[in-house]
Amino acid sequence: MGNVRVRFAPSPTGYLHVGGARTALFNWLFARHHKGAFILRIEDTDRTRSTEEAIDQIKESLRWLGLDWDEYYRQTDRIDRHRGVAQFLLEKGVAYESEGAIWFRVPRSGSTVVEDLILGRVEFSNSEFKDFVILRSDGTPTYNFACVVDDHDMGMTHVIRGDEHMNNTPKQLWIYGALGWEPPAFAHIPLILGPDRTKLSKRHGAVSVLEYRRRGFLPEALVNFLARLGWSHGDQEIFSREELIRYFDLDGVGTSAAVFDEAKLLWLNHEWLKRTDLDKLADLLAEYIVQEGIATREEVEALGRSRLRRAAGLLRERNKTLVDMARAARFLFPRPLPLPPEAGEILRPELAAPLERIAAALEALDDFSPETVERAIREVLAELGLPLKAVAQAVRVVVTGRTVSPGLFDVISLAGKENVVRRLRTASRELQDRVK
RNA sequence: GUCCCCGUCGUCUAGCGGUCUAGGAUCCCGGUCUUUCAAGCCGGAGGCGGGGGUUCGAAUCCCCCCGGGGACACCA
Repeated sequence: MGNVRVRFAPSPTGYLHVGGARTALFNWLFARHHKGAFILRIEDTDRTRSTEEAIDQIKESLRWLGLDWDEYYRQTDRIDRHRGVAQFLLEKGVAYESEGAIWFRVPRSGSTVVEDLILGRVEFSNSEFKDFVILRSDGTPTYNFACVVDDHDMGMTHVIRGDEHMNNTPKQLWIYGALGWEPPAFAHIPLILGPDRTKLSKRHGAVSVLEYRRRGFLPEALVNFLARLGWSHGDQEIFSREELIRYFDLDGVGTSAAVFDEAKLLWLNHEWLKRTDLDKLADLLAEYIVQEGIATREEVEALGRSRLRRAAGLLRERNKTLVDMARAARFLFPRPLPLPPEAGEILRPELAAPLERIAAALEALDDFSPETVERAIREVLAELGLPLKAVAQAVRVVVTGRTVSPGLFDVISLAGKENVVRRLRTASRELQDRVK
């Protein structure tokens, strides 16, 4: 298919939500797959509801998702053209003026057939439609009209959009017909539903693309997830951007609406965390540590590149989002750790001495690698005649402030000698005091 | 209400007349490993909405019903 040209045409009345993002993604993938052009067109003809902030947010969302556009337009910049075409329709007699607005005259009888690339042949009875406004009394064009003029002028070959636009298609077809223009091919993709099976919207909770970024999702994961909502390629679940471009086409798009299941998104995010380049992940982790208020940027920098990298590598094994990773990274910083409620049970008074012995042994180490740490601790334990199990959870909770963490020796090594020894001594002292 | 679309495990889906006692993924439940929790591995539960046809044969084709969703603006 040569010279494919498609567009994403959001109205800037709010943030970009995941449904819109999926439409943008399908268009983008289609364009990239066919080596065509992906156009971003802001449909801001409703001046009372459109905002600059929304436009910025939409662009930022698309950029974050990696959906780059080849051309950019603003519908309001083309208003003279819209008026001119409306005037032409008026003169031609297919449109008429009433109460200041220009209306399109709908055929009173017959039917209109849409040959949809996904849905197949869909027939509408013309009598179902009423005349509709193409130019408002304030002189601005309405959606169905501006859309047609722009899609034609911009040379769109395919219109890939949400199912909810299906019954706008006959109206647009009539306008193409009245103007003697060749309409593009239409492809209506199924909707994304919330858990209650109604069209996904803000009342379903987090639906803004940028909200997913804030919550610590990777764009790779969201793109992968969105692509699989309504599209498939055999049994494959995990797709890189390159694979999506290679495999995506309209024949893989399904016909039934899909429920947005966050549990699966979380799984995919975890998968992508595990696949992300460690240096890149370390940078991201640093950002989220600051975002979550775990530590300041200066404190993160003081940590050093290699520790941050190591932390990212360990933390991604058992956390599904960057936010969770950041929160689990608190123990890296030389701040007092709030202990979990279970700590009271884990830190038994008789552990005071072993904790002090371990602290002393660790303090004496020059090398603080996980291997050295392990050797030192096992040595102490052997002298004490205690199994590792007897102290593991206590040490873990004291060093990390959590009952769940990466491997004990890894975590000790990563926390650094100073932090570890101080925390063990403090805990040991408190346990002793409790006995008295 | 009218028009349009849709209907395979809870969810995302494979399936495009026989290879389906319906496959994968997620979620859930066991087991294994173990310093915790994950991950990994092993195992389990869970579905073709219903009824008629067509056919030697239907999850796959047709019809009806039921169910769900979407659209019915001088919003997009």
